Amino acid sequence: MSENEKKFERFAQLFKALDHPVRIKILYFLNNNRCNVTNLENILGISQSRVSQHLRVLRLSGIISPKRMGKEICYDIVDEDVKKILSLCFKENG
Amino acid sequence: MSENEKKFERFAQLFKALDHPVRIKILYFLNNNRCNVTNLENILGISQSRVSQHLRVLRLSGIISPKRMGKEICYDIVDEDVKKILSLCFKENG
DNA sequence: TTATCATATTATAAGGTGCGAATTTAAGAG
DNA sequence: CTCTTAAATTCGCACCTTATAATATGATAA
Repeated sequence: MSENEKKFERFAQLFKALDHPVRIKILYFLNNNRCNVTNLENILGISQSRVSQHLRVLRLSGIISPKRMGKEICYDIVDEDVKKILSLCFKENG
Repeated sequence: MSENEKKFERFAQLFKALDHPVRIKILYFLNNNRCNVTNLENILGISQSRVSQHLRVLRLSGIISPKRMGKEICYDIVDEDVKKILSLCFKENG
């Protein structure tokens, strides 16, 4: 049962990171488009600070991971559970 | 795109309801066991007030639905998306 | 080196959330 | 009706999150 307890904690943490529409939107765009912060800032129409703060939440939860490409920093989704959950959410029939 | 915006909002709301370990635990037991409040109180080892407050969050999000059975009130998971997400979470290999 | 672009962090204020304790509602039993 | 049990709600407090503005870091270019 303690194995399950860990699962409950882990998924609660994941869902906490997913509980904001901007963060879901960010993950949607990270799935389909290019991925640096300025891009997201323009696409989402929100301040750079907000984008960075939301990326930070996703990063600290282990959902995304940064890669520096010259001046820019690009983000990838690296958590497999989240990938599965997102593909569920963004399916056409839903 | 506005169709997507609605999805982002909706799933953010769902994930907010799922962002607490006690609520995930509740859903785990609603999947497998009997389902009234006193049962949950004993299984979880937390106060009746806390159980009711968490059930309220899940109910207001449309994830669970109450049915009165005599004195007791039993809860069912009624949201199909959440059912799918949970089956992902509680899968053995995970 | 300095200047600049890209990103991260910090500070603050407003609002939200979780919890325990106490109270209230609602349904059955007697 | 009253009593009891099941469940929901309210209140007060501590804590956490969010949005914004300001500041700091870090890499590149000149």
